[in-house]
Amino acid sequence: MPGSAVDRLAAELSELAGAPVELERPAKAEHGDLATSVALRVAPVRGRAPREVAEELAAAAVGLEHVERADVAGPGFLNLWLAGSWFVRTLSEVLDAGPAFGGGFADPVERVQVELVSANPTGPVVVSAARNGAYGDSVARLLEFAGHSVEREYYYNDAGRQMERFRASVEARRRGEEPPEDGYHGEYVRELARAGGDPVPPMLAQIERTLERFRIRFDTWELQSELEEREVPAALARLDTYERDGAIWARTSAYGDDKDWVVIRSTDGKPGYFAADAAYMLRKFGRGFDRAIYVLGADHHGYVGRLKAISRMLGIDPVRVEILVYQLVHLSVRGETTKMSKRHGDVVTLDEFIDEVGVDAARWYLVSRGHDQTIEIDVDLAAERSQKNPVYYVQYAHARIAGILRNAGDAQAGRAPPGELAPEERDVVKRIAEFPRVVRESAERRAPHSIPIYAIRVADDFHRFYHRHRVLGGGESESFRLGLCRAAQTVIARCLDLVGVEAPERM
RNA sequence: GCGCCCGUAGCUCAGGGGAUAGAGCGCUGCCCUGCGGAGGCAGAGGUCGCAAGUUCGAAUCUUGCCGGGCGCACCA
Repeated sequence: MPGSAVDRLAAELSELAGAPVELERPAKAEHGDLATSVALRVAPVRGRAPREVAEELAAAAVGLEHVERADVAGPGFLNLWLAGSWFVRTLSEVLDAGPAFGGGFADPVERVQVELVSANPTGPVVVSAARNGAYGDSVARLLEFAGHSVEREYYYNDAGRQMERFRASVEARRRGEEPPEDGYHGEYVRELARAGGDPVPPMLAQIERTLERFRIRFDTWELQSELEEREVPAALARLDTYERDGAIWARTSAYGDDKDWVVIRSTDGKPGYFAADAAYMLRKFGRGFDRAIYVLGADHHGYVGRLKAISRMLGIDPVRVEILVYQLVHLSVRGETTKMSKRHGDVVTLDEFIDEVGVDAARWYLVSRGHDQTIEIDVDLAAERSQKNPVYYVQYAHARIAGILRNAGDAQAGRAPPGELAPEERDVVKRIAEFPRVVRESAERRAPHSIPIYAIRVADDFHRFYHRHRVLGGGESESFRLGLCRAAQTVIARCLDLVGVEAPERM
């Protein structure tokens, strides 16, 4: 039977209830191990009293294999107490699956391209782009874990006006002059000036180094200039266009966007950025991807309608073009919120941020908040109190377990407890049993922030269990508890990996 | 003006129709003869921006208003 232990139970109950049952973990222990409110939802439709429906379902539920007790509470909640057999079986599933536990749920399996960061190489990676990377890479990791085939791509423009300004700024420094007013003034411009040659390749190389340090590896790097030469003409032929005021326009307003866009400029007769966007999309799907994911900051959210319109115009199903928008990041340093602008050199770069707080904390902070949320990170706090960061709390749980397993030597991790499980043991098993659902929802919703939040709960439950019960030297419970430790470690390690954070054996 | 995102504890944030709204930090206390104290336990702290609506039930869904962020180029 497919699905997790919780899913299977929910499916069995759905059968009994004649309606889809969602099982939740109640906030209070007296409400059982799992609970559902189906009766409340179903009763009005059937013209019956909720409690009555719940009572019937309770009577049927106790006949199920792993259900020990079923109570009706409140207006019609059904509270379930699980039998010891459920815990044994659940723990066995985790241990048997090992690192694969909770993954492989993609259906159908797709070839997915995730395009992320894609900052033009006019300067070092700044923290808002880092959120793009942390978010996009975690989405990519979730999709990979789900079983999809994923490629990460970095797309950049090496020939636009921004790049001209950038090169001009470097040239100015080489002549010993100040860069133009609208140019780039950062210290890195001086360094590039000293090196000689086109500053773009070294800048790009630096970006790649920074992102690798941030644990993001790209499969492909796409240049807009090459795209324009090779593929813009073909794309133009496929667009729905018209001429006006000496320019060629795309009729995007007829394809869901709120305005039309210039494809060929009247000023110089050259294709504009829109033409490159269209050519780029054709290229993505020409390479055989089932789905193209764009990761964009809120400052580019105006692209959404435009990209969707392009897909319709090109005859590409818009659902295959997925645009993920994340909100911006503010850093506060010494109580002051920094404004990030590459042109004035008054920036906090990703490298500086990593130097300050470490890669693990940097990735954790950037991905543990909902992507729809504008976030503010207090750099001093993150750095100074790094010991108290949630990321270390979770890593500590992992390292602690690693320590126990090291000390365990040849002792075998088992699955069956000698008797009744203690409440803290039940809590750990119930928590890790939630993982498949958490990770699936996180992947489907493109919401990786729920992974670190869940990981904190696992660490919580484990620390509580550890504090209350001995593992090694725990007598006849030792084997079962070692199994519990290994299962918890497996889940924590996976959570950390999904957000690009290391799972240390020692701290 | 139009569009997108957001207003939840002092601060940073979870919570995607259900029970008495949660966590971390900060604040008050308590717990080390033992596997890692980077730990555990307890407490104080809330008109979930405001107002209507839908619902048996709303922080959650709808609408309006208020407040904040970001977009609305023949720029990239």
